[in-house]
Amino acid sequence: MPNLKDIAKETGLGLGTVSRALSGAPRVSPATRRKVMEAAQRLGYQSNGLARALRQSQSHSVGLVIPDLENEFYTSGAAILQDVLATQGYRLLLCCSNGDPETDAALLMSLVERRVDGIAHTPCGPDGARSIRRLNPTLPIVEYARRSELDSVDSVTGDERGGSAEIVEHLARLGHRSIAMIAGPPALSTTVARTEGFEEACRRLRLRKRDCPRLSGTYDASWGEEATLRILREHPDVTAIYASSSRMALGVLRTLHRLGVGVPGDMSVAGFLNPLWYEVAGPPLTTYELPLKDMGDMAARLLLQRITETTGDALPEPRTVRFEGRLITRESTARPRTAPLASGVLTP
Amino acid sequence: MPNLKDIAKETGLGLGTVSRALSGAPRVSPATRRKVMEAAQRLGYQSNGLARALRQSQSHSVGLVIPDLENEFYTSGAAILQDVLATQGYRLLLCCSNGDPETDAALLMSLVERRVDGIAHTPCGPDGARSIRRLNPTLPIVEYARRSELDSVDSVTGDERGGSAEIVEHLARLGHRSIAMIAGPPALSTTVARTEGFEEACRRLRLRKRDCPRLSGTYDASWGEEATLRILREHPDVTAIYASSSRMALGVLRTLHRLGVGVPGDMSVAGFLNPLWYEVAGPPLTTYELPLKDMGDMAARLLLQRITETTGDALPEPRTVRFEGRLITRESTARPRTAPLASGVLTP
DNA sequence: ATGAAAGCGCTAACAT
DNA sequence: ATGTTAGCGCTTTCAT
Repeated sequence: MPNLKDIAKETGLGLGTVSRALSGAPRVSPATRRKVMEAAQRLGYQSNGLARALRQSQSHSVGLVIPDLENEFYTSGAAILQDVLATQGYRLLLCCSNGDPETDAALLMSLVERRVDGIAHTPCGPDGARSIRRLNPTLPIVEYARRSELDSVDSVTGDERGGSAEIVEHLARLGHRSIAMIAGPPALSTTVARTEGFEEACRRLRLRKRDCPRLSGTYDASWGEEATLRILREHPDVTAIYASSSRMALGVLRTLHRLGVGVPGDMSVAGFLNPLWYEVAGPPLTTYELPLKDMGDMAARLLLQRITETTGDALPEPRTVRFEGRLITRESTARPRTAPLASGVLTP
Repeated sequence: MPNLKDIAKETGLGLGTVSRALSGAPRVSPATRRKVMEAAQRLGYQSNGLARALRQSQSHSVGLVIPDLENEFYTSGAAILQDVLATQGYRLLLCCSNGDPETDAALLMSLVERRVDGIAHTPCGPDGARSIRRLNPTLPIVEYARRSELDSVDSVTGDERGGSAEIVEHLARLGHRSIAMIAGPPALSTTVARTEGFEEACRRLRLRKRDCPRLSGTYDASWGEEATLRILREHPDVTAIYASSSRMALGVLRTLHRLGVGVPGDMSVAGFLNPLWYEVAGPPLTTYELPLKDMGDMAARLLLQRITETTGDALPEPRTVRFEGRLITRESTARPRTAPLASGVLTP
């Protein structure tokens, strides 16, 4: 591929002049500029971003590491992040950790090696991006959706705690006294917050702890299935299930359908977040919606601010932003059943 | 951040030796290697990928441009692609075109500028990556899911045509004689193939063309809604709707629910592809599933082959791979209703 | 086995 | 307004 030198040769101009002409810098005569542009066009010149990045020591790319590429919680945010960054000329280096802290750390390291100008990160555990903070204390990092224990990073999260509480309150309002929560991995900040919200609400509403079991596992659909079976078997008086992620909600519905347990007739079900399909699920799911678009947008802005700010009079104190969501009530939650579940449900 | 020179100074060795030691090249004494490694560790050295990429003229990154970050058709493939490439040390530069050919072209150009080693691309129109093919006739490109008119690229697609036909056949087997298809934008290869499959099957099964309307629009849920209304209004005898994308299927269900049209009692509905939620939709959707994981895996392999092959004895002829899918019948399709739809459906 | 030096393509500081 | 030059950090000959 042709380079600046080729254009310089072609036009008989100097290297510097060509560079300035192409980059739109001042102090280039219009005639020269036209000549350069024309030559570049003719030769099919494409400037080499790597060389520029090396020289300017900024790559105009930012890394994004998320745990799941097929989950709207992350991809919705990623989509917006991508949009916002693109308008400023930044490209996204996307990586997927599959929820594994080791992979996560390795990916982060590879991003540093590629000299990204900033990183958006959904941590897979309490250590988050600690390893790269050690190497580079000033690289802009924003945590999205989940938080690590790092205190030197910006963060954007949803009000998971409040959302959980609203779900419980809604259920209690309908008359439920025995509500089960299916939770995710205890090492994640989202799990912790959602769990706390659940337990606080239970306490406040004077629901007995033993009537409101909490099962923690993974964020998968399969865990939703297993947990549902356990609830049915070990807590037969539960009348409502709160599945604290959309994947788990899917597993819950699947299992309940399979066993012939009617929703909401025999069992109320609430989810979390609001993927489009909740609206056409059988039945449509009650849930707590988070403004993912706004969250992604905010993450992008925080990152860009840090990247572009003159490092001199910086704003060193990390900013944490929490977004409120809203309860959406649909047909999957109703008054509790009055009779016990048919005893044959678990022995088909 | 520290660089090779710092390590050289620290250890008293030459630049070249340090480089070789770090890169694991031969001809370095074990003692020296140890000393270098140790110094690198101590200084917190992180090699600069940009400089290496510039020097070796390969960036170890590949670009991926897809039209929608919130659609499993693309993200499922992207997830696998990312996995496979990561094992070979390649990073993914992810871009989202939002289905706009201009954005698409601009993004492709920016990837070339970043000197990616290859590109996976879901084109937004017949021109695809033509603009960059002109500049660089040998850059490895694989088209995923959709195809452009370019003949100098590899491609991985699903058997859209056959899938469409299978849907129609299934519906006809149930007794439907008037089936409506909601199609996407006519400029896309997927739309063309799905439409052809539909029309061929109709012809073969001797369904009258005027009984089987085909409405083309966009791939959005909102188009699914609008098309449903039109079908109900303008083709009241239709007893089955084939929504040829999952987004559209969502719109169809939403509208049918809203109008109180029973599925499958009053109207059978079939989708395309098989996002997880189809299984828990109200009701679970009949569809044609494509092996997206395998497709993404194949795309990655084709790309890697082209990237790593010695450009000398290349395999210049482009390869196109088409994957078969399978029909999944669920509760959303049943025998056609026997009585006309309640006339009040559209005037609530 | 190690060191010295050239150069990847670009930008920016300095001359003119 | 334009030309010249010195690197950015690395790999890779080519000497030693």
